[in-house]
Amino acid sequence: MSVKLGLLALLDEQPMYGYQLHTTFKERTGDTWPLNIGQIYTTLARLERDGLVEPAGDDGDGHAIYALTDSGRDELRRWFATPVARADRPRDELAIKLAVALTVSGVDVREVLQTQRTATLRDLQDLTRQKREVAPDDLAWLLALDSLIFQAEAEARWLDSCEERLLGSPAYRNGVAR
Amino acid sequence: MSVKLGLLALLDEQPMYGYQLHTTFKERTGDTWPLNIGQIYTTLARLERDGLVEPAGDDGDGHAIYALTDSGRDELRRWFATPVARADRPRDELAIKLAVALTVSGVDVREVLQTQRTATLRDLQDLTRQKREVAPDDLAWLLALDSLIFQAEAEARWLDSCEERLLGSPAYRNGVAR
DNA sequence: CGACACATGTAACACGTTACATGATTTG
DNA sequence: CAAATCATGTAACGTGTTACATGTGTCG
Repeated sequence: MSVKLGLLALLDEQPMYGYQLHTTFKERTGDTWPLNIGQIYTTLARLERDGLVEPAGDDGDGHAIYALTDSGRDELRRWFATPVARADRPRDELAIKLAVALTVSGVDVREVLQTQRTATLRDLQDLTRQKREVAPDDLAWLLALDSLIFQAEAEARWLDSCEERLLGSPAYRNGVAR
Repeated sequence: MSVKLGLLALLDEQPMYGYQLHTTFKERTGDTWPLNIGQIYTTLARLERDGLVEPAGDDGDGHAIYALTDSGRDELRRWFATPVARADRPRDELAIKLAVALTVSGVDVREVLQTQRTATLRDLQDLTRQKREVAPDDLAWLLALDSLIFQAEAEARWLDSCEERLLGSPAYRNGVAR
């Protein structure tokens, strides 16, 4: 839903055409989650199908401008008024991976943990460096980076706590579960 | 990919039939991310299509047992050997929401922040309570809960940092962006 | 002229998700 | 017997994603 509603929000600010939406979305989210230009057009088509946006003529340059419908504005208002619930979020691949890694044979859980931690800490360094390099007035990007940083930190902490918890498990001490 | 690979991992432990996979997956992930039973069968069909699992006769009770193929074991090994990358993860709906909320008219960013924080803190309490109630030997569930808790804490921290950052923005002080 | 940015779109697929159909078996 | 649990599946849809086709305009 992120892409759909994100585009909706940008169109609320100002009616735009596809290419422009792509540029704007990239600016606003700091290019953290790259968005294929093709997806703009597929998403716009679906939004129009659902009556949330409508073609609003062209801007004199032949661009296919889209604008929100009333229904689209409603949807957007509802989005902003409703918190993102934990249940709404996609399954956490890492959590599932570790949960099952504990119980399958032939998997070295220590190895999995360590590989992940290395990657996570590298990400954390990278993100911190990026944050130093961002223009300090680029609010949107700063917030996006902060979000990723806090998440990576939480992940590192969680990996540590997993390690600790597992120290009590004999299979783990042997390097291989079961 | 979480469901696909999760089921693959469970089948590596032991060939099983669909219903059994459902039960086991629920146990292992602590029912945190409920999995519709139907999805087991659609996923199994796709795994078979891709040559990662194969029917392995029945267990004498007429159950449709599935087992990993060599290719499936490869896939699984690769999964465990490769860290989950930040780029692999789905877009963060909350981050996108706040990033765009800053720039659209008629949205009270304070309100959005506050609504989210309330929800996040409630989640945090809930998760903490759940954690107290879990059997202390239920490792998988404990880990899953911890993961959610760390994430919720990170989210709360991030929301605070957003608030702070925005204190510098005049539009924010007026309650409405733009 | 050739490369590159601008601009629009489509066909096809992956994965997740669920509502529904269907029937066997168990148990209060 | 009725309700619940066990068990298997399918049709259909939503969102995300990308490779590809296609064309215009601009600039070195």
